[in-house]
Amino acid sequence: MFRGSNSVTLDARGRMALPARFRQVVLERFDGQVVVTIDLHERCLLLYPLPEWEEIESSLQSLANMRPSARAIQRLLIGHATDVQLDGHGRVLLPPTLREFAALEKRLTVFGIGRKIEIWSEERWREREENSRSMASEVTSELTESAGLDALSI
Amino acid sequence: MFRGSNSVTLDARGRMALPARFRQVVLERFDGQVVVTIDLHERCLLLYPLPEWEEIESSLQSLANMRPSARAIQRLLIGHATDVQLDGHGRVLLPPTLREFAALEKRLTVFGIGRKIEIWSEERWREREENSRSMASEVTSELTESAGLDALSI
DNA sequence: GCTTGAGTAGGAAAAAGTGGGAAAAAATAG
DNA sequence: CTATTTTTTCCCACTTTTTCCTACTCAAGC
Repeated sequence: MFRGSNSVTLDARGRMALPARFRQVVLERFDGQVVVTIDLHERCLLLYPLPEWEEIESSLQSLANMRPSARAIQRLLIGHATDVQLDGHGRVLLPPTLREFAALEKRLTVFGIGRKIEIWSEERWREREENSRSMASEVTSELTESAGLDALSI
Repeated sequence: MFRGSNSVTLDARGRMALPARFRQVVLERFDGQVVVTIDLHERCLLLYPLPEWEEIESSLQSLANMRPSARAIQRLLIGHATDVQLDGHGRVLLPPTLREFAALEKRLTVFGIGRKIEIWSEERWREREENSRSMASEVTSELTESAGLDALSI
């Protein structure tokens, strides 16, 4: 559904233009309704079309409610998930709490990754990129043997 | 029902503005009637629409009354549950005991999480955030296998 | 070159959030 | 049981944020 990366700017009011090819999908198939939340492992934001998010949310809701760990994950994911409607120019207004969480400044990097879109502070992404690469390297060696990634010719 | 986070201020009189999108739900669907109580595991407050709370309360009541642990839970949750009515500006007045319990000061962080709203001291949340993240990570590894959260692409 | 669409910026109005005066109600003291 | 103080409630006023709209810049394509 989504793929590719873009560099965009966050304006003074906290608005971010969704890159056109993402925007088109979001408007046509999802009526411009998306949900933005935080990522569990990285300091970046995740943007989902509303129906996609609702699937995730309902599976999170069904976790055993007494377990502190289940509540922690709900607090993080559902507790940060904000409904956003694209404005007339296909932009999303990112709420202050989320901007702070991901340390977003003027320059952002946006990745389309399947059903979700990742939103990074450009600076933070630069810092983490090398880390992502080395993590990826570790895993490919495992995968090449077991899951046959070679057959996928990555 | 509720989702997303907000940063709000607790004023000198102990009032807190319920973020607009929560307020709207509470006013339209529940006539502005909510119940605030404490959380069992964290030093934060929980806010429920009255009917939601009543369900919880009655299921707490029906716990085996002889077990000391059941009575402890009843004492904590029901014993701290306070009825609150939104004022004309959509604010709730948080009772002193509850403010003290959660160490609430001027800056608060509010999370909408399904049927409840969590109210944190901003400072305390910052301290606990990392902990929540690591707890969440424990769970994701389980979930990835069993419930197929991976397939949901969180 | 002009037109088109994407991305960016910002004015103006509306809505949300905040603070505090003053009356009413409740708690406490004498 | 009344007097005093504190807390709560009901307002109004102010500030900030969000929304709606207009418009500029830049690059690509005809």
